[in-house]
Amino acid sequence: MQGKRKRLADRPEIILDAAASVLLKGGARALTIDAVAAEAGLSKGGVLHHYASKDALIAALVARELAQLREEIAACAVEIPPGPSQLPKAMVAHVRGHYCADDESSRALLLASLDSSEALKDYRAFVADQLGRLSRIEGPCPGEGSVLFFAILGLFIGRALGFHQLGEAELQPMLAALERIAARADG
Amino acid sequence: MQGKRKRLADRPEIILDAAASVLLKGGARALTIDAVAAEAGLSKGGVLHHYASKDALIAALVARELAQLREEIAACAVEIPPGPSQLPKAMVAHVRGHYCADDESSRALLLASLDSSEALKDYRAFVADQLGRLSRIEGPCPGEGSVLFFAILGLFIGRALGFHQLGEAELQPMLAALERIAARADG
DNA sequence: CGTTACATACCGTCCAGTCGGTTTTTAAGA
DNA sequence: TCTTAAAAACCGACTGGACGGTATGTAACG
Repeated sequence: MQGKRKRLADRPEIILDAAASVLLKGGARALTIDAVAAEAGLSKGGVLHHYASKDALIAALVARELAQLREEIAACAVEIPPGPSQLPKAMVAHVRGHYCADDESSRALLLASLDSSEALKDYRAFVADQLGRLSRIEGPCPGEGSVLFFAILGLFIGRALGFHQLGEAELQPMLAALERIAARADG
Repeated sequence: MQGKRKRLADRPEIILDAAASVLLKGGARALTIDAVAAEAGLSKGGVLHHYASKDALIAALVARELAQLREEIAACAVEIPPGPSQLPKAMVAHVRGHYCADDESSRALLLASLDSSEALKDYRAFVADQLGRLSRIEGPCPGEGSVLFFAILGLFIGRALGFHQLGEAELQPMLAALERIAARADG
């Protein structure tokens, strides 16, 4: 007895999905409350009933996508033995598993954060944290942790901004190279 | 006899400088024609007299910054012996020489292109070209050309978006690692 | 009957682009 | 050198649309 038909899914989630969809279709400029409302199948007032402002909507979207990203990376990490190379290997594994598949999430995450200084803070904190962990690695090849991090950052951000779009064939050699780098972290 | 005193500099260049300045101070959202006009010391009508639309202004700014970037990289390349490693080495040298100094240009370039689909095309073409050259390198370590490219892309774009800000001390080991990668291109 | 979940109409602001007019520069003629 | 007319550069008020947010109404549910 999950209700009549309004309980099919909670609106807040539907609205976030709609916002992500609008972002993916039209970029950051297209993200208006009206557009989100239309995509979600309700009115502007309806959207603003759940999210008090556009900024709040963006912040919620960024928070959701960021949480998902953290979970994905953590899930990759548990399959790798602990050690200095665990995090870099997990990040490469995450790219391998999600770059071609989850096009949407990562793009929406970045595009959303571009329009809200508040949401950007969360994203920035996440990026700084990851960079800090990787750059601290002091294996036989110092600096390669940072190289790995920025290569992945460039891969995702560049695509999100429409600079490039790698296919499997072009991605494969690069991932292999990143894996060699990650393996070196153990010394 | 280089003219009276209005020929000190042509307005179009002054306007582009003003636009870049506005972008660096307030981000993409602050880039309005009025703001550019105020920064350049003239009125909105004056700006629109030289650039027919905001999009044209952005396109001109991106074109200028992109041309400068190409020149800088080319200048780095002439000091390096020809061969497979010439371009990767030149790009790393460019980062070494300009990352800390030319903060402004690269940031303005990116921020500007985000607000104009037309200007984004030029930027995209440049990125695709560079990536194509580097990924084609088939040394003993395939894929490392792409790694180098994306690491530099992430370094610049990430900073332009405010995700990080590396100092000399953090940059140095990474550059050394990139140089090792570049050297490997010769086989 | 109160609360939640919307819809509709509306307001204020911001901003790109227009337009008619004014000033400055340039160039040519006397 | 002075005059003058055309051209280029520039100003500032205005317009129209887009968009964030508010206010008010209303239908369903418990």
